[in-house]
Amino acid sequence: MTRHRRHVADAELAVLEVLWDDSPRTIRQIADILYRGGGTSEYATVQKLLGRLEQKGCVTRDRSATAHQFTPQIARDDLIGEQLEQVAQKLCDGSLTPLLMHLTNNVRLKKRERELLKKMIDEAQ
Amino acid sequence: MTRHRRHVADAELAVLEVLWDDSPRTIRQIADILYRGGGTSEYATVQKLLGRLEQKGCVTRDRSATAHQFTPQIARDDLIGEQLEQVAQKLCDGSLTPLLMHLTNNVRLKKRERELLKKMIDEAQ
DNA sequence: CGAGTGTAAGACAATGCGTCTGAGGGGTCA
DNA sequence: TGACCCCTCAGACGCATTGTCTTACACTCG
Repeated sequence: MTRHRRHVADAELAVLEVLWDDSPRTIRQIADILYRGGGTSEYATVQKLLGRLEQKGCVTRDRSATAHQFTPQIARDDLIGEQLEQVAQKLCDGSLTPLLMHLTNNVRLKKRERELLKKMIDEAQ
Repeated sequence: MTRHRRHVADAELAVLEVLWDDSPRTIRQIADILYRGGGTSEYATVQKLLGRLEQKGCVTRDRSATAHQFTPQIARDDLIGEQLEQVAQKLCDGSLTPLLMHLTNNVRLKKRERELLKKMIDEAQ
């Protein structure tokens, strides 16, 4: 698989967010959303970002129409997973368990969330 | 206070690991561990890394002796927390709960760990 | 003195990121 | 046909970060 050595930068993430909201979309549509009334240069910026995202396997490009259509290839949750994986790799010898422990110790939960969480723990085998 | 906009780079982290293992330590001691038989340039590298870590508030420097003594100012768990915070900021609108949910869904736990986890959830108010 | 060991400051190349420019293809319409 | 517009593609650019290394200088101890 495409492994986790892909860093999605901030501007790239902004593009992904737009695609998560609705897709497929063209460069112009995305540029109009990210830079309201964007001109040529902003358009080119989005184009470059999409190119980099495509290289990383984060979006796919449909070239059949004149204006290419872009679709996200990973979900926000995938990205969360990769980031957590990287943190674990860097700080916990690759194990995710310490992260889990840290969070349960430090996140304030409502009673309802706590119950849900315990249920999830039991159900995940 | 010392903010969470500090990125601890890989080589810096390696220095921190040495200090976590035992401290205080001098530049030479650290250089000897990280680059076995390191010469002048490796020494200077460690020195630069320690300087940057000091600026970020990750280590403190005791200047009383000729060779400065360095002590870590943050623990591994602090760093884990900051990284998780950053992931949450970037991908979950700042909330850590989605990370917690993701991990409980995706980490395989032994039965003993599962019980421990549920206990921790109950005890953290 | 001179060798050894420190600190301090900054040069350096490589990389990543965000932006922007310019060249070209190919439609449409007076 | 030619002016215009929208598109793609390739690459330059400035800036910040990272890891490494060089140089200059101070102190100490034989």
